[in-house]
Amino acid sequence: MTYTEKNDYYASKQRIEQQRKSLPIASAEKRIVEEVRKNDTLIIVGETGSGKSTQLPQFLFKAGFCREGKVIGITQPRRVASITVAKRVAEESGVELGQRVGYSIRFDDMTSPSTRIKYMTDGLLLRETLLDPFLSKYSVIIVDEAHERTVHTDVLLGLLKNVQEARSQSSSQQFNLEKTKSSNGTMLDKEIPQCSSILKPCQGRKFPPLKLIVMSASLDAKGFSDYFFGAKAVHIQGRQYPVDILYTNHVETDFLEAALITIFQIHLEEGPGDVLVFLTGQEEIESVERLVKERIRQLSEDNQNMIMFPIYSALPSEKQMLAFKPAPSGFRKASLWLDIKRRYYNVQGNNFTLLFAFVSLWFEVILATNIAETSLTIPGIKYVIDPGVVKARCYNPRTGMESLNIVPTSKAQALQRSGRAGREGPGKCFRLYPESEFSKLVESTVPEIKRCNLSNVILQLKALGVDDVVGFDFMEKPSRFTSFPKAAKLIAIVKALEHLFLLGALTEDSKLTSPVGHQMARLPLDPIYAKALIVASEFSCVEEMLIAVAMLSVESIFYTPREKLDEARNARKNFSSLEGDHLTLVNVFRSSAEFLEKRKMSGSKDKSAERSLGKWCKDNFINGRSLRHARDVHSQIRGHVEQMGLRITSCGDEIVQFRRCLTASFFLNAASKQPDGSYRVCAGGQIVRIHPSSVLFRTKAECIIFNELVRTNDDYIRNITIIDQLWLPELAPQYYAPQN
DNA sequence: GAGCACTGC
Repeated sequence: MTYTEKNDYYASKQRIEQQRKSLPIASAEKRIVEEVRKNDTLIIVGETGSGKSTQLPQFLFKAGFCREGKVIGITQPRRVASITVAKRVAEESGVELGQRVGYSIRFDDMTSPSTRIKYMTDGLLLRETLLDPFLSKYSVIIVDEAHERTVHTDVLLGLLKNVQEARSQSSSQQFNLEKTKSSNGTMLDKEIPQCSSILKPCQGRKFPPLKLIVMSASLDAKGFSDYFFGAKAVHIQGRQYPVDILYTNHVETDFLEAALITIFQIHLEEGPGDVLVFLTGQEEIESVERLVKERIRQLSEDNQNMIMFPIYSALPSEKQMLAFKPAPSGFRKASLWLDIKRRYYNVQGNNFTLLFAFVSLWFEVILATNIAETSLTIPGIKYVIDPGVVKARCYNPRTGMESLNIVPTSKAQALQRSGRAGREGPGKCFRLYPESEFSKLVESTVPEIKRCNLSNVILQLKALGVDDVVGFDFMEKPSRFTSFPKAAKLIAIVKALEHLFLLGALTEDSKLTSPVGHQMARLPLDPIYAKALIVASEFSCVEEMLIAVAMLSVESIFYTPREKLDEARNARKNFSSLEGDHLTLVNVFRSSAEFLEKRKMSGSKDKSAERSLGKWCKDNFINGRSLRHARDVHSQIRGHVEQMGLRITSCGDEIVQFRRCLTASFFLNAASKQPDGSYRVCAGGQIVRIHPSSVLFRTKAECIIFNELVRTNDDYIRNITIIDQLWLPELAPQYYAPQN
């Protein structure tokens, strides 16, 4: 290191130290460590900006919770959060990322045997419990952002409760060895202490107790505390500036129009600061953008300094980036800004100093979906516009139908949104509904586990040895969306059990089948796709099915911008298969792989080959992000399949084999044509239509199988392949065998 | 001839 480098190093170290000390949690270090020592379970309520996610693991490490090679695990609901927090903590600790501090998420493991503080997604830890049910390498598990109540968080909390119980019993087992007689009369069980009623016996192994810390941002600590036998809750102050909440006088009928008016009201009447508008979806964002642009032109010239940035998850990430302000030192972003200005407003100039002076006079309006509620934090926001609605996924367990509906937000959600205005200074939030309406909102959003298909969750629990899934202690038992709460929970669970039985994962008395059920549980896929892979080995088309399930597991592969509809349609013809969407997807995957292979053969480096694949995607109207994701899934699943000992066979030109395999796998989703051109689902009897995005749209196949059933304007099925009706009784006799 | 909030293994 040179002298200046050293100086820089110490300066930055000092700066980090100062920042750490100024965090609200810093003064509570002693108290919290003490509470963790005293209590096996602790609830920590800390508002945004308290520093709990970065500081607490470091406190515990310092206090010796990693002795004897034990690990502190911290779960996050999102991948990006796991990465960024781990990076920050590694930097604060002055260690290389992946050494003492690391993270592990799907497709990206930055840990090593020396990792002691490990950040990960909650879903990943859930997977880990399958391999190590007692989480033996962890001394502490911290579940962060528990208030978000993702399915993974909820299941994890239930499991952790059991792990804790099992581990504390195991450590005191020499004192309470129960001499119970086993049911079949053998004496063997005598020697093996039962650790827990739910987890498999721990076979005499001893574990130190597991410390559990549940961290939540909301004030709803009581729910968590009750769930964990009255666990103690510690509150930590956040660092949030006051936000003025303003309501309308009347109920607005058109929330888009109301948002539009408010944007201009802020622009013309309020002081400087950027605006964040919460909208329900891409379409609404696009129309507001269009309308604002139209109305800007009617303003006087010196009031036209408004610029808009849409943000939603389907937007390519380089476009998402635009909403983040340029850092004065960041040249790349600055040039980006110049680009935008040139493109949108035809601004000339090369002088960055001038540009920044100029930029600061601009009024930024960010039009965002929910993505800006938790996933992204956009700096510089002073005003929030909250129409009070959100697009939410709903699931009807009776019909198995999913739909997306626009519904009112919860109070917690409204609070979260308004909080976005107070990150850097006092702010204002405009709620586009009267105050009286606010009090009518439900307290918090219905946890995801109550509005999703439970097949996967149930399969995982079964694989962990939880036999009584109905009695499993979920934090809040799935309920409340009908007038018979308990019945609804039961229906959701029974439906899942039934489904898993039909897929052959469970026996009639609800035990995991061997090997099929176990194999299915090991694959990180929808149970029905996992089964399809196993079935494929009987039809010698594992290679094709691997591609199909990988492609079906990701967001839409085809990208169809409205303004280039014809071009996109033509591009898709190159891949289309007359047999249906599954083969079309296989064709896309293979074409991209061939393209990449050619590039590499001609001497391109991996990176430049990947770049040209991006270009290939653009040319072919393929969503590059989705394809990359599918390729990742594909290689991960292929690894699992090989480990399971299945041979990766291809049916080659015998496409009929693959179609028969699809029939044998997705027989529950078969449908036959009605006289009027609609289709009737063989299993449930619903009347559905082929979605216009399918290659089979407008064709008139007699019998088909499909993978998705969604309700939008109509009940649509997507991802469809033509089959022969006679295959159903032949390949799924257990379901379609003729009566007598 | 439709339209899809957000995550995750």
